[in-house]
Amino acid sequence: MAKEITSRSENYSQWYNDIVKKAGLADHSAVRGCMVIKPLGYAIWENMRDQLDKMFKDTGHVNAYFPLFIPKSFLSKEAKHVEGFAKECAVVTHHRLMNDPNGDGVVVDPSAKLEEELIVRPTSETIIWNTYKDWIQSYRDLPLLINQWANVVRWEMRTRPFLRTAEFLWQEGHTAHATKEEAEEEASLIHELYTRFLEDYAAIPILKGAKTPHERFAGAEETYTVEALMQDGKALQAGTSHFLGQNFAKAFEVKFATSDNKEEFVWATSWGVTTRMVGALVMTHSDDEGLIIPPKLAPNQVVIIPIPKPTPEILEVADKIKAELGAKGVRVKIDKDDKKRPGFKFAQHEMEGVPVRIGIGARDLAKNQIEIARRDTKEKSQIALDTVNDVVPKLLEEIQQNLFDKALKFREEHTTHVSTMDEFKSVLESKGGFVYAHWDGTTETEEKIKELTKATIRCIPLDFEAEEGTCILTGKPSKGKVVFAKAY
RNA sequence: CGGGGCGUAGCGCAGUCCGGUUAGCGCACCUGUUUUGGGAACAGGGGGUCGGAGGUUCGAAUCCUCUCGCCCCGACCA
Repeated sequence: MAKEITSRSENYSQWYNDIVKKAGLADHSAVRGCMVIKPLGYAIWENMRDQLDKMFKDTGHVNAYFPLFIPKSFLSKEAKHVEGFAKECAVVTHHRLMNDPNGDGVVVDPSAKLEEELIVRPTSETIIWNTYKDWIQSYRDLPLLINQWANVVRWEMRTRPFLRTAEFLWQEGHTAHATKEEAEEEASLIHELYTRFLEDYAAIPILKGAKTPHERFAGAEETYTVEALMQDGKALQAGTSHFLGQNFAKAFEVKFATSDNKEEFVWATSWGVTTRMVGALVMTHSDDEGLIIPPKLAPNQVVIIPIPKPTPEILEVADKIKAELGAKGVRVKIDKDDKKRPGFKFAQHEMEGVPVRIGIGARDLAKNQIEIARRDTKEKSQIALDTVNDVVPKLLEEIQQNLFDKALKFREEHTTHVSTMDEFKSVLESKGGFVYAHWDGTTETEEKIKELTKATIRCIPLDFEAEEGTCILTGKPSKGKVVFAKAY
């Protein structure tokens, strides 16, 4: 049973790697830092993508696509932006190969050097704002609410499947507005939308807040973040929404005429979530037996296993269940493999995180019943065949809710308020999690605390409560607690 | 870029210190038989330029030199 997965208590990182590998989410590829996303991992991403895409469109956004390559000169137009990304860019310098004059293989043709190097996009603000310059003339062109589904490359030094890869998939929204207020509202709207998605679909409880100036996106005036807590007590930033002010509009000279014919710079936002969410999903819900996928994002919500093997009688019942549940929108797979034995299949589907398993054998059919098992609690029961259509949808809802409740309870148990540095350190060392503490508001203190404890300020919580106190490091006055944690 | 580790069958490894039959083992794979309600058993079978290039030697997976790649821990980051 689960004989190939390292337990969480033994080695959490190894456990995560084992799940990714054994459940078939992703493989290491031949390219350093880049993974191959396998069908199960990709199917989960597709479900995330489809749901988010619907939510974006329901709030008035449309999709478009911009180039993979960004001219080098574009990147340097916004000073902070280039500073943030310069160290991790892949650069295209040539456009042709030639046969190696010294032997076999090919080499870069030196005569094919590009006049201006191209950067493989680490994010698309620059190429998009360069384009928006041509699209926006008047207040009538605003707001511009565009999203793009794409891949980006950030040349990270250390990578981990889904959590940090050199190339990753994401969506990036880039909006342009006539007023500051409207842009700020947009950034908040998306922040709320991400929270809703992560909580309602991924069953991941979210701590909402704003980043400190130090942790802000390069080129943003305000960064809103959705922070999740993993089972090892470390925080994971699951998505961000930025209010960009007029920084990019000024860098790319994007101006518009107001209704009273004045020329003004456009206000901007950008926001994104990535394949990292798949990693967050794994680390939030899964256990030592393998993956657990919340029903709403599970590629297969129910798997039917004929016991011991598919027979015409069993398949007839299975097909009927699949059709009827399918009509109710439930995704059902019948495992028709006649080479593998039931025990193997049970273990396999548990590893792959299918929320509900139905077992049907001759013994069950004789009694007009089936066996039903839920992945989250591993409870099994027998139910009458004619109740399946009612029981399964309810059970899926129950599992979805249970996963969220369990994760929320874990987060609550791992959320602590402290008032001294000693308390702060001891909480971080003993159980980790989110730690609320007073901070004097300076970047200097923030960095010093990180140096001493490895913990960073995850956010200034949105429900920030005014509370007089003193900074745990410097003793200077503070107006309220911020949230610290060790993070991925 | 610093510290550590590893490259031997699809995967996981032993063998390397101390050179010497035809390079082994487990899983996986193929064939057959018996099985089948929680990862089946037995029998037979296929699969290797031992990461690469030089060198030492009668003889190299093993020793020497160079080189390439990957993983883990740190600094950077969604």
